[in-house]
Amino acid sequence: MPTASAGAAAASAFAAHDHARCAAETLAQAEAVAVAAGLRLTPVRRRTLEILLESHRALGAYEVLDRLAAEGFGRQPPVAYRALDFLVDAGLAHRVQRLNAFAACMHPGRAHQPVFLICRSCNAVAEVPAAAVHAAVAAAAPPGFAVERVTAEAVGLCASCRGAAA
Amino acid sequence: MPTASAGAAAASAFAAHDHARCAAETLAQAEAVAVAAGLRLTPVRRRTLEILLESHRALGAYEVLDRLAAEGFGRQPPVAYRALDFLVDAGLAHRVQRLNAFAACMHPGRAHQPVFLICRSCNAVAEVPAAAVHAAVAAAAPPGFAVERVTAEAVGLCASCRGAAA
DNA sequence: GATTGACCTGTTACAGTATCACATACCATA
DNA sequence: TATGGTATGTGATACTGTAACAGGTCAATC
Repeated sequence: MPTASAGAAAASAFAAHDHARCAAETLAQAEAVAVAAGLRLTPVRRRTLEILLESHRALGAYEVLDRLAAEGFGRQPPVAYRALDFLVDAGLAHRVQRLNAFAACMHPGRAHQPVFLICRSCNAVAEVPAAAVHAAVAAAAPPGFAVERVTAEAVGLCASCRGAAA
Repeated sequence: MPTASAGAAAASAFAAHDHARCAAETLAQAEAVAVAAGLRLTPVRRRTLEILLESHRALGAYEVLDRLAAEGFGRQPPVAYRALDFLVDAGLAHRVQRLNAFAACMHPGRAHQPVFLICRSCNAVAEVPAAAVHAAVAAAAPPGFAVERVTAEAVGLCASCRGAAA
């Protein structure tokens, strides 16, 4: 039941969890995916992914670039953009359109175009499975339109921020 | 039956139609909405909406700004952004995240958070009703997450561009 | 008529996001 | 070692968006 497990993983972005382990496991999965696909997870790319994995937030390209530059990698915008684009193309990260920012993919390897849930208070971003959403979009499109990719992002308040506000 | 009529209107963005009339009617509706809401459709704002209504494409803020400047309005970015933000807030235009661009709302006055269909060939943008999509997103979110706004955008090929490619 | 206050328009300056173009370095393999 | 593909570094530049402030317009009120 992929939906249930993905849902659990998604929920964890908004729940207390052992994040060090969460990040390490996801990184290990990403490495396996890269090897299997014959892609090279070079130092810049790997470090970029690690930076994204440090939190469940989406980071701007220049936020990533600052981190990379501080660690001795290049300090020009293309350094960050190339690494981020690679990760996105490889399915190891996602771009969050609404924030013009990037987040690590929390279950790499599985083909998926997730829906993103963005908490407007703590800025955490979670992925949830989106098959039903895509089906709804396809159903809403006029007959001749061929839907190829769907971007769906929701802004709201996560459980803990709601609790804090109340 | 709002769904059916909205669907027909959406389909028209990808279909041959009397666009002058389409734009004029939408502008008239927008004016009525603005009056009803006590909002002022000033010259800059009105002209901005007209520019968006000239096509079913989404225009970048600077594209709009160039047009405004050429017609004697201010030539600084805030001029365009303020007009566009006003139109979006008033429900007379929408922002298309994926393109960092703006499109006129084709059925102003009705509360709606539409799904956008973007043709990657001709760049036309259509709105389609999205109630089912929002429901699917809400259903996919973990229990504690309160969804407030949903952005859904689909990229694909419209019927006529598919025909042209074949 | 003068004053007030809300709103609108305009400007400067700048912050953040993204790409182009080119040079160089690395690495696998023949 | 020669070669070709891939990755990285660098500078420049384009595109997108916002903050802060000055002045103008207009209606309501004094």
